[in-house]
Amino acid sequence: MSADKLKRLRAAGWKVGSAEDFLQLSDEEARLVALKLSLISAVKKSRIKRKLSQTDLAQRMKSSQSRIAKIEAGDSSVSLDLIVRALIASGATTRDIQAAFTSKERMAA
Amino acid sequence: MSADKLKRLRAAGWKVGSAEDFLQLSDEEARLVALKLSLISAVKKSRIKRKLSQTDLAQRMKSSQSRIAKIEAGDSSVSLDLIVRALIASGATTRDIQAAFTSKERMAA
DNA sequence: TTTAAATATGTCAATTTGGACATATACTCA
DNA sequence: TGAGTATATGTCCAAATTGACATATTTAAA
Repeated sequence: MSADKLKRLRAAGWKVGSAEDFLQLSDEEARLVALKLSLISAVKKSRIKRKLSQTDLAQRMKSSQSRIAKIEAGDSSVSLDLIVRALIASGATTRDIQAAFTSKERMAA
Repeated sequence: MSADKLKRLRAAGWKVGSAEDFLQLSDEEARLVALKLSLISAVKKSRIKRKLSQTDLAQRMKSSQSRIAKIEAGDSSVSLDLIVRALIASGATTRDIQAAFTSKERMAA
């Protein structure tokens, strides 16, 4: 099916997408979610390791305690950017990031 | 980081008024920017390697060609989430992503 | 227990981000 | 050269994200 036709169908209100598209997207989405989860757990681990309260970390990165709580709770309103900012601000090294990513991704996959 | 790269960052809308200002950015911010740049270069590399046009990649991840162009141009309106989605959709392996997460700035665009 | 600190949850206005689109520029190749 | 394809840039508006705040719940120590 051509991109043009797809565009016209979508304009007409159809939810066009093949099963392949769906499966492909969910796999990619799953990989992104897995990555987020592993980084999230790294944030908490790093924060605790440095004996920082959520409020401490929030101040370091100019955010708020409730945001940090949401990061660690895996709230859907939290972006990957914020997670990585928190990870960096918590004192995690580049190696820490890689380590967390590697081990968790292996388990998720 | 080279003056040339700073120039490109500024042209792309990053908040880096001068080289001095940039050097005074917190270490956290600098690390996040470096990480994004690294992932961005991985996206383009992966896309080219698989012989995908920007339009192809856009369709795979249900985005638009202009978004892909902005990702690769390091536009400031592009989030880390989108960069990673593009990286995954481009067919990058877990190892590719891990490498990009870790490497500092080996491969420039 | 009581109290205080830490963490969790819900809401919301302001800001950021993203897809779509138009259009401009660049790159091939005949 | 010109046509076709790929990439870049600017804009718009809707959707997603965020800090801040109030408040609830949990945890820790006395």
